[in-house]
Parts: sequence; C-alpha cells; structure tokens
Amino acid sequence: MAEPGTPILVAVAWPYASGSRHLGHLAGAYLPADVFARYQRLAGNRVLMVSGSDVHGTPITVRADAEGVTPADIVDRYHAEFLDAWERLAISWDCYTSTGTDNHAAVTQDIFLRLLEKGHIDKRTSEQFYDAEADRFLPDRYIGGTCPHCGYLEARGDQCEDCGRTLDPGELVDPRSKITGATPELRATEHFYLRLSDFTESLGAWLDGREGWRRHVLNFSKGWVEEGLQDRAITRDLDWGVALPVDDLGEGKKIYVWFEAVIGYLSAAKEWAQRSGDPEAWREWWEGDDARSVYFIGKDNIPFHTIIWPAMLTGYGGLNLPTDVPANQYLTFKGGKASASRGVGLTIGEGLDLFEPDALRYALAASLPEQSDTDISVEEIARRVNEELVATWGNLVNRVLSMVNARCEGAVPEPGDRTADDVALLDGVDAALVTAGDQIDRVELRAALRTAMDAAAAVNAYLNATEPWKLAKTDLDRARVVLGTALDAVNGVRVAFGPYLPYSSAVLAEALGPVDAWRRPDLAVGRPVEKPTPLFAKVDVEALLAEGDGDAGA
RNA sequence: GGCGACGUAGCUCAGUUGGUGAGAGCGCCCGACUCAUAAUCGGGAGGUCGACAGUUCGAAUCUGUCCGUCGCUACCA
Repeated sequence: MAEPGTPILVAVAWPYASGSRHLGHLAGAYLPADVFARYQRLAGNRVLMVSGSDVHGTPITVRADAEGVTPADIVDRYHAEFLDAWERLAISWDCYTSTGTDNHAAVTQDIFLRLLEKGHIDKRTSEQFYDAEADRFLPDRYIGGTCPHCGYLEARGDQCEDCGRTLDPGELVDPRSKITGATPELRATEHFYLRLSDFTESLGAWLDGREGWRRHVLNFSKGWVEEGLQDRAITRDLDWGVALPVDDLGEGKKIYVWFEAVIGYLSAAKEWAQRSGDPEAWREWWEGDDARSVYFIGKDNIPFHTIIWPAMLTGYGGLNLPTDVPANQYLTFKGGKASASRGVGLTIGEGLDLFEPDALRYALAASLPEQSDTDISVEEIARRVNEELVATWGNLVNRVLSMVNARCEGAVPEPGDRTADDVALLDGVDAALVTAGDQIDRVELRAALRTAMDAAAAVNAYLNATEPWKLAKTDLDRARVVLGTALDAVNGVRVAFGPYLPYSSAVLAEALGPVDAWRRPDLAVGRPVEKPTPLFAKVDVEALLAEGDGDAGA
C-alpha cells in the first residue's frame, strides 16, 4: 500500500483515432484506470491520470485516402467521439489530450534529440519501394500485389487478407502502388533507428526485479528480451506525423507513431502542469523516488510499455520507469475477439445507447479480463445488471431507505443501543472497505467489486435476520436501531462501490452526504431521508435484443 | 513454422511459491420471509480440474506428449 499523499501516475492507453473503440478497449484500459484513479484519490494519494487520442500512423492515412478526406478529418471525427464517450462514462481524466499538439511534438523532439545525442538512435540506409509517379516512398500497406503463398490478387504489402500470412512487400508477385497503380521500384532511403539492442541487459535485469506484476505480462516481456531485442526504425516516409528535429533525412520523413505515441504519457503530464499554472509540477510524478506509475493497457500493447518505453526512458535518463503494467487480456464476444472494424461486439457508443453508464461500468468491471480472456454478450451484461447490481445493491439501498423513510420519521435515527450483532455488521463493512482498498491497490478490480457485493449481501442478510418490518409493530425503538444500523452499513458499502459507479454514487451523496475518504463516513443524525427512487433500472433483455441490431449484439 | 496464453460445476470465471474432504457469482431444486425494482435470506444437487504418461509421500497446481481454442510474429498500435 502506498503511503497517503503518494504521487501516482495513472497512465492509460492512447485510443487510436482511426475508428470507434469498443467495449473491449473500455474494459481493457479506460474503465480499470478510472476505478483505480478514483480509489487512489479517496485514499488520499496524488493522482495524475493522463491519456489522449493517438492521431498518427499509417492506418489513419489509409483510411483518409479511402474516404477521400484528410487524416486530420478522420482524427477530428474520432477524437470528438472519444471525448463524448468519456463524458458519458464519467472517466475522470486529469488530462485527456492528443498526440497532435505542439507540446507533444516538442516533448517528442526533445526525447529524440537526447537519445540521438547519447547514441541510442542512429541512421541507416535500407531499400524501400518507391512510387515514381507519385514521387514518394510507399509504406507496406500502400503496396498491393499477388500473394506468393495463396495466389490472392489483392494482398497487402504487410499481410495477405485471404490466407492471413504476414508478408514482406518484396515477396509480392507483381507488386503495384495503391496510389497510382504504378509498379514500384526499390530505392535506397535513410531512416533513424532506435538501438533497442543497447538495452537488452538493463531491461532484462529490470524485468527480473519486478514484483507483483501479472504473470502473463512478465512472461511475455521476458520472452521478448530473451529472443534478443532488435533495433527498430522510428521514422517513416510519410508526411503525417511528428516532424523530425533534424534535417539529415530531407523532406517527407516523419517520426513514426509507435515511437512517439508512448511519449504521450510524459507530454500529457507536462501539458497538465502548464495548465495547472506550475509548469514544473509534472516532475513530482516522473522524477520523485516515492512516485508510482501504473500503465493501464490491453495485452496487445505489452511490449511497447514493458520494453520499448522503458528503454526510451532509460536512455533519456532521470525519469521513472513503470511501477506496474497490469495489462488486461481480451474481452471476447461470444468467443471472438472484439473488433469494431469487423463488427464483432459493441462499440462504446453502442454500449452506452443500450445501458445506463453505471450499469455498463458494473457489468464490465465484474467481467474484467484480468487473468484470462473473458467472454461477454449483451445478455451477459443484462444478467449482471439485473441479477447482481439491481437485485443485490440497488434493491438493498431501496429497501433500507424506504424503511427508514417510513419508520424513522423520514430522518436518520439516533444509533441507540446497538447489539453485538449490530456492531458486527458495521465492523464487517469497515473490514470490507479495507479489503476492497487493498484489492484495488493491487489492481484486482474484479475481486474488489466482489468484496463490495458481498458486503451488500451481508446487509441484506442482516435485515432478513432482524426483520425490522416486524419489529416496527412490536418494538419500534429496536426497529429504529436496526434500521439506523442498516443505513450506516449502506453508508459504508457505498464507498466501496464508489469507484465503479460514479452516477449512482452521486445520487447517494445527495441522500447521505459526501464521501471524502476511503472509510465509512459519519452519518448525520436527523438528516432527512426521503422516499427513494430506484438507483438502477432493470434491463428488459427481450426488448434490448429486439431493438439492438442483431449482429452488433453478438 | 516460431513465441505466448488458455482449456476447472449448465454459463462466466477464481484458484500465491504443489499439501487439511476442489471454490465464487449466476442458473437450477427445496425452504423461510414479504420491508424492497416478483427483489431478499438459508439450505441443496451438480465437476474423474481437456487427454495420456511421468516427477513426488502427495498435483488442478511441476515435466513431456497429444487434442482443442485464441493471440502475437516486430511497417496495426
């Protein structure tokens, strides 16, 4: 556990602005990050939660060309869509920006120059396909041709979509430029390379020393290092991207997206600091010995965060490496990997159109793929909402507030003489908060949510055992002690649900008072308790499936 | 092909460094209750932990082989 006041950088995967993101991305990174950040703030730590839209890279230019618009048009469209989603989901960013800012370019160039200066970046010549008609070099994806393996005529330069094999453009039979149709020719071109091989030893030692990391993250990363790290080209023959801070290569070269996107974590922190009025404030998270940095990403991004980014930080010097990278596995939809482009699963927007935000957050948090891929469906989300969230927690709040309203003259009653059982209930709730807090701190978010749900179930059991509705007829004083105890228990359990359910938590804050720390708040005796309206609506599964378009719900 | 992961009750998943009779939620069956969104609470049935062969006093947990599913394979990020 971190000491209160610890600076914690909550670094969240940068959504790629090439298309809509889906519920798998939400469950993989944004939701767990938000839960973690909300908890750490309540625990008294200094959270800086950053991310932004990743706006560069070949897929975006490919899409722009296909639609006859500019890359900026594509990026603006999806950046706006992402912002809308975060708003609706109440993701609590401290800074959500994009890699398209001047600040990001400046930070990227600073890192590039430092690494160049220290010899971790060098220049090499290679042969690349060149389109003489268009007068430009062609990324692999801009080259088409016949697949040498299966004979498919429309294979891409990087992969044949028919047989699925990965390709080198040089392997294509009868290669053609996708821009002009011309036959491309090989020409020498110069590019900068990041010398990852410089870091094989230091990264290996660093990874060996990691404790508490998820096994699959560590295994995967160590495997990469053991295979031997290969130097990678960090520039491309593109005009869409961050400009090089040196002119050695001439026109038409840009820093490529995989190198600069991870720098966003640092540039966003600096942007936040500038906006906060103290431009140096970012150092607390990046240079402090006591600072933690936790990167929330999907497993497809592991090497970028456990190898490449740490290598860049090591080479740059003076900046903290990741404390933990609790990468999630995949959320699958009826067995298939979610993919917005292939129409598998729901986009975030579609999810929000079908479910209220807290309901969606609950169902996904209860299904987070923390250890292994987790399968989900619209029916499964609805089941989680109806059978768990509404039945156990929503109903508990409703029954307790209803009874307090009816039996305690519509106000929080005096605690009165509590029995050992009454005290035990509240002790159990307090213990659950400690347990859930530890679990969230270790990024075991499913387990922590289960802890909260178990605590709610314990309050339900307490009510069934004490039967205050009967007591109200025979011993009203005792009934009020019981109801006051149950209300206090709910008052504590809501804290545990808080990081997961911001909307309903805000409703409860109206009713019971604010939560300003990770503990059961004091209940003000005499505070009015009105007849409640349900916190969550039950989902009509039949109507949902009928109304949602059939395959989207897959 | 190479690398990595997974295969545990009907469903979705947990099971630290191998060790008291294998777990949870939901579903199902029985019972209690009726304050509450027909919600809640208690009890129960249900699994040869993918298959086979090993290591071990002892394996879901380690090793090997096989079957099945999936991801990655570095110009998708």
